[in-house]
Amino acid sequence: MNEGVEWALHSCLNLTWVDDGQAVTAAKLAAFYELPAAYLNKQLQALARAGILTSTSGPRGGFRLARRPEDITVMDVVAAIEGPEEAFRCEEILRQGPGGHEDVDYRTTCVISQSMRRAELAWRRELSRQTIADLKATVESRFPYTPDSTRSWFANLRT
Amino acid sequence: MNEGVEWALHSCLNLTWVDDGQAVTAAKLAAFYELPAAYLNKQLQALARAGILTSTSGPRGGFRLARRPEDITVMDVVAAIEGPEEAFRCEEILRQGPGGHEDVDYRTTCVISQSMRRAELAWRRELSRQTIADLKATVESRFPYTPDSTRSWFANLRT
DNA sequence: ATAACCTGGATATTACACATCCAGGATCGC
DNA sequence: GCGATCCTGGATGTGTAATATCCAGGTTAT
Repeated sequence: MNEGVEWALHSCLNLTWVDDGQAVTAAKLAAFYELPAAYLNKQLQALARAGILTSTSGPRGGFRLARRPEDITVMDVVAAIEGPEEAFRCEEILRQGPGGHEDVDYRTTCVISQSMRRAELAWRRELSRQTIADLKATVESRFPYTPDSTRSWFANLRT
Repeated sequence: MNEGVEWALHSCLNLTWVDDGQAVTAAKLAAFYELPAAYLNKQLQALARAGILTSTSGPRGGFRLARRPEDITVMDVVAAIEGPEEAFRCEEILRQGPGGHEDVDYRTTCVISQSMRRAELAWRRELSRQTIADLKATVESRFPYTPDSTRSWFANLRT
């Protein structure tokens, strides 16, 4: 699994704590965790293309959440970074076996493929259950100071 | 996810259909799907180390299931091939952030890490539910001829 | 004794994740 | 208008892990 998933989720969470309507540049989001700015920017672009963030060009530009945290699931973020492919990709080796047919789609026919897909669906379902708002609420209940300290960190940052 | 998982599961299933007590060589198991024999052999060794297969040296040697198909879960096979690592490995970027502590284990503390782990547990639980015997039964009910044709394919194979 | 077969380490080869860079375009403030 | 800021997207480099092969050594059946 892509490391960018971790970066993206943390960045989304941080964006919930900055002043509303305030855009944050990729450079600042990267500085928060000392991440490579150019590469994090790529991930943020992916989030923007997926409709999770909106981006603004020019001075005072940057990224902000495109929707309310309640309407962004963890699965949305993971899918935006990881792409549409499944973790288990069936290579349809049954086609090479005896009795294999050229024109059969073994990704749907093969019992093993189905079994792996079922597990992956359980994974997706679990990730879809949690929203950014849920994560935010959990963090805030455990670490009440986080919203203030995060907001002020971004406010006081000198690049 | 490792392609070897697919090979290993299909090979385990095939082993349920050969005559009991009959060992099958890595070369034969590979020939069934036209897989690279030397590489499949590596995966079979991993299954043997995990106690899923037993291996026998010498003429008439090869691999066979170490336990009854009912006692081998799909998760067992996946874990043997993939290793113990989780798909999402938390890099603990919180440590690099403001207020990060050297001595905190963020893999257990971080809310995002917990969320990803919860999803992965759902995935594992689903894979643990299915056994090789379940897969075998499903295949046999949908394709009744598979046991016979598989057994005879291995019996008639000339290397 | 010999041939069949697994074992485990060494060694390519290849694909992809990770990372950087740059030219181009949008936007703001002056 | 102009320059500074910042996103966009493509090209490119780098490093590591998955893929794949090979071989020397050990075990066992005939």
